[in-house]
Amino acid sequence: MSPQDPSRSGGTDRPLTDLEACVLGVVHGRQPCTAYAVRAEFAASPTRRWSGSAGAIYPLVRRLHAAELLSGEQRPRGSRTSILYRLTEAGVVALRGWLRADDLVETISLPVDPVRTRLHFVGALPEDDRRRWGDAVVEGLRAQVEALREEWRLDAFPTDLDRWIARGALDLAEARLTWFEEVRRRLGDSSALAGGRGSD
Amino acid sequence: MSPQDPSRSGGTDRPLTDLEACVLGVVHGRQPCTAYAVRAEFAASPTRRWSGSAGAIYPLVRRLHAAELLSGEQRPRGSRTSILYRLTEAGVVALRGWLRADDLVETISLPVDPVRTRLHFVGALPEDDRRRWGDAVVEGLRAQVEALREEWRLDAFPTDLDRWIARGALDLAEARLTWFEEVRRRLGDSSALAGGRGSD
DNA sequence: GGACACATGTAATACGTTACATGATTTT
DNA sequence: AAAATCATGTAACGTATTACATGTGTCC
Repeated sequence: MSPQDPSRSGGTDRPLTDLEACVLGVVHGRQPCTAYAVRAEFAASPTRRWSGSAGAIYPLVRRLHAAELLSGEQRPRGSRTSILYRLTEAGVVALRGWLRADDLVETISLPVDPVRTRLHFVGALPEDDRRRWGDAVVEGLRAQVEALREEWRLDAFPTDLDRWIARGALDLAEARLTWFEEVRRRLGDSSALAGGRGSD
Repeated sequence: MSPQDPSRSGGTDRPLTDLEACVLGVVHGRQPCTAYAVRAEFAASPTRRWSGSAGAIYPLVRRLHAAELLSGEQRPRGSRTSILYRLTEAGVVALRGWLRADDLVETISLPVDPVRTRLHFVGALPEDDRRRWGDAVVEGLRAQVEALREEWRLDAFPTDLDRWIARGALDLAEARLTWFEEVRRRLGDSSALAGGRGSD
């Protein structure tokens, strides 16, 4: 049964994709809300996983609506109509199913770190480029940590949950910075980089 | 000019995608090597970013070959032929260009953490499910850290670079575990979760 | 010589991105 | 009323995934 099959009605189907689940989650958090609001929230997200592009969100929301995981309330808006979405019971069930997946492998999986990925291949750079790259990355990571610390200091979080999430981001960023500062110190030694294998 | 346009010959084109760059990087590290070897390395990677599926790698390698970023040496193998690839000069240039990208935004960007993503929406779970989920995640993260620590302890890394990369993965995993243990302690309080907004 | 892993692909499918198009509302 | 911004979409495109098909070498 294809994902956009409108005959799907229950929560007994294939599990949600991450994007579907996140859309359901966002709607759940701000219902009633429009597809545009979901889009805006994705666009505002600091991570670059999804762009929240129109071509992804509008069709996806329509699909979730057709699958009756979302209910829509028409709201006239000139010649066009806006739709205010809410989660249906099936939508809540589906979202919960995604959250407490029996298989946690994907949830637990080690986050992909673009710095670590690139580090695998840094042996392909000449020594001075390597050092320059390391300096630039350290600088970028420091700025990132600084920004997250400032956000933390201001403590303008609507809920405790938001604060915990921000804390997690900050802790991760700090750990990465500390680690990479150590690595950078050694980026000059060619001896260690001969192989250049691995792909993350 | 489309990515598989065989007329592309230099390194002056659009920047490489991450997958393209990683393929070049792997070939660079083990050249000469076959598409299958690249595939195997992706499949062996602990992260789940790419599956290294045949349908992705074989066409991609052919594209890189057509673009003359890879050179191929035919090797008869029964009725089929195997191709041993190497990086061309243009391939090295392209790989280096990807590594020391002028725009580090993507490199620096905060790693996507599936745990953090799910935490955004955990308010949609009833309280006891929430606690159960938290316990399961902590258990999973502990096992992950344990495995990485063991790998670290054995210290069976071909190069220093491999060791640093493993250290980075371990540090990240430990930071995530420490953070989430703290979070889990509070997953019982409903007060904090009322909003349930955010999308990572 | 059958089973099994190694190795090389192709076809169908799904979906996220970019780029474009257009309507509605607010600002100046 | 022109410009900018908010809002709702569509079309073309590329490409990663799954599932399948098939050849090749090795091990018992």
